[in-house]
Amino acid sequence: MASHGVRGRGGGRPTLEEVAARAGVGRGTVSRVINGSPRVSDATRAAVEAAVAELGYVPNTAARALAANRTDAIALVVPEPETRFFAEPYFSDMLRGVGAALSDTEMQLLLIFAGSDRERQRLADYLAAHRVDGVLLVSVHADDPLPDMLAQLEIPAVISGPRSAAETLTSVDSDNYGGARQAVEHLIGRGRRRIAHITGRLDVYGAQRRVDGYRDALRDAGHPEDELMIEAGDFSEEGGRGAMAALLERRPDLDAVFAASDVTAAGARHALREAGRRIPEDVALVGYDDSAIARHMDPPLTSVRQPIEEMGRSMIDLLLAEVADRRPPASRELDRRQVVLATELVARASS
Amino acid sequence: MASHGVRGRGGGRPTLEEVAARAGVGRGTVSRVINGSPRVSDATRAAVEAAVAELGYVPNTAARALAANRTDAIALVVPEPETRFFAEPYFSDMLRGVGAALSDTEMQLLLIFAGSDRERQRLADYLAAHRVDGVLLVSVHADDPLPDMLAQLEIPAVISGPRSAAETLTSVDSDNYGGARQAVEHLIGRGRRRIAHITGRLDVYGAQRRVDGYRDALRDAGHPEDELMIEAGDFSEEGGRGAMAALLERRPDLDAVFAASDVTAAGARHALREAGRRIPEDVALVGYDDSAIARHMDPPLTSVRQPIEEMGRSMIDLLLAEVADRRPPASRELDRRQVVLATELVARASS
DNA sequence: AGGTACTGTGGGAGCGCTCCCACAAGTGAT
DNA sequence: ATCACTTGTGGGAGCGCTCCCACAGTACCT
Repeated sequence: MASHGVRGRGGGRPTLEEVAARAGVGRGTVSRVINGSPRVSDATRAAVEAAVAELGYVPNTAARALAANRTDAIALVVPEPETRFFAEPYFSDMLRGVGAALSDTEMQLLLIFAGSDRERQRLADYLAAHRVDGVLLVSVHADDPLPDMLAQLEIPAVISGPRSAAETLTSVDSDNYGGARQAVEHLIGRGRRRIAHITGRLDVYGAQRRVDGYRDALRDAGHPEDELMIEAGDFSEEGGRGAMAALLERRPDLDAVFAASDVTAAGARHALREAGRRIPEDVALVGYDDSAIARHMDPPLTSVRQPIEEMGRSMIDLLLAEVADRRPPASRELDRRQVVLATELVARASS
Repeated sequence: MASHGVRGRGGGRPTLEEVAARAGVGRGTVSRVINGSPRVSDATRAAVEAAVAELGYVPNTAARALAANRTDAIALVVPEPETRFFAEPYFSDMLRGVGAALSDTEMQLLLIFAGSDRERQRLADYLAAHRVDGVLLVSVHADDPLPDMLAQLEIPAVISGPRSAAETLTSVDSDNYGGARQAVEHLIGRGRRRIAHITGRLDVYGAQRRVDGYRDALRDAGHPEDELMIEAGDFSEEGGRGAMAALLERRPDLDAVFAASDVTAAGARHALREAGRRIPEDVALVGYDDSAIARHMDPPLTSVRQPIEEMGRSMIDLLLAEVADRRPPASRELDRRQVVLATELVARASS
């Protein structure tokens, strides 16, 4: 019998109070049960659970958030202005991992775009209002002020792809260095001798690490150093095409190329075709990401697979841990965590 | 200065009350100002706005949600269990449109996965708790109970890709029928006479519409009907391959194929290659979606582009309108809206 | 017997808003 | 001058929770 002050509420969903009345206990006890407190007798717990089931009670998140000063939500912030990153399988794979990890919890996932200035401002207000318990950061550039803002607001955050070796935030990354080594060692194993590298955007730490891996793999195999075999790309197809053309000009005798991304490799492939080089007979080609493009390229592209879904999972695990044990930031810095996950080479016909 | 009852709150963010004190007005007045009520004098409004700026006040969403019984959040529900859909550019493009449309509002976007049974259950609880003001539904199958659940809970919802011609929810879709016609008419224009079609999953309404478009385009061009030229696929690469093989067996003289998706076309391409048919010399190939795969295929694939980003935008616009004017469901049914956006053929070397 | 320590429980206070009623002050018709 | 509105404003009540204090009951020491 909906009684006093019914404000057109959607059919009067049951409240904690009603559950308490039904179970013949106090409000506090119901709260303890639904929050899994151990300080409740078994009999009482059973009675409350029965009442919850009978009434179809679902806690009101807003009330809980207001009273407990937490939100049970985390945000995934996508700072990319040009949403290039966004269209890559990278994004959806990570989302899948994040979603899977989250489905074990009560946490909700908010998607926040911070490309434009206005979106940035909105994000800043949003974070200032502490409307999420934690933040997942992907694809952040070295000069982005976001991580510092987060640190200042003391909002737990995990970043995918550390900005540098000195990353202060908890981070999850794939082994860019090792992945590059795998690619180059694979090419060496295939008998290639003059292996070039088209880099990614070098303001991205992971791209730098791939260059390091490329260099070290060659050095360890006793190959002479040759800076002319390295050309800067920017992860784009056009960049790959241009870089490949430059490399062919400088080192027409090259017999293999390791590209910092599959899209870059696709660009390189065009340039190679135009120059009349066959893949893999004349020039072997290896990409990075193992995206759909790699599988559908002609010939199919050998590529380095990152365990992206697993990275998403890891990020959630780390973030939830930080949210849970909310320590003073001082101590937090001591055991900051940098997780690095192994990559895997997927060999195909291009090499 | 922090006085009574400070519960370790994060540095005491200012409240409505504090803004009111600072501006020398009452709480109600501040509330009116921040909610844009017209019933405030200009002088008072200015004073309140100044106080808001000085204090850096940001409203507490939880309190607002609790008091006003709304959440200022909408959910994007992804019901796909196998997240195939998810890896398609389709998803990220739509997300981009949704994000763009949303950035003009105060609404937040929640991403909810409803693949597994557990996720389903969580979603049901979530919706029952009215934790979002509206729901965006993508990639919903004909037998999914979700739309009905939404209707019963009276939660505004917009669906992308109506489940049938009799869709009861507000929907946004691209013109599958027209897109298929464009593809077939393009092939006819190129002088092709024996045009086959590999369908998508026929339990998806859009796939049916593409078949209709294919049929009508041929009929209108005076081509004889030939059911043997149609083979069922399932949007997958493997399905495309198998369907192509079957078609070649039945109609070895076919000279063109319209595939219901780019991925399907990629599968068809493999089968054609294996059969020794050249593309486009022997058989012209047209796909659907204009995904990255189409651009990177060899030869590049002619494909039908859907205005997906625009669809995302439209969905948000429609949903927010429904959220805003919360009418009784009865009247809502009368002017339910079905928006259909035009497609565009992107001609490439495969046809 | 008295103390101390727990365990389980009830319920007051309060989280920061919105809603709405009350009311002061101004405006115009009667 | 009286009444009836309108406009702008203040502040009480209440949204549904969590937190925490108080307290009854039981158990185990001295």
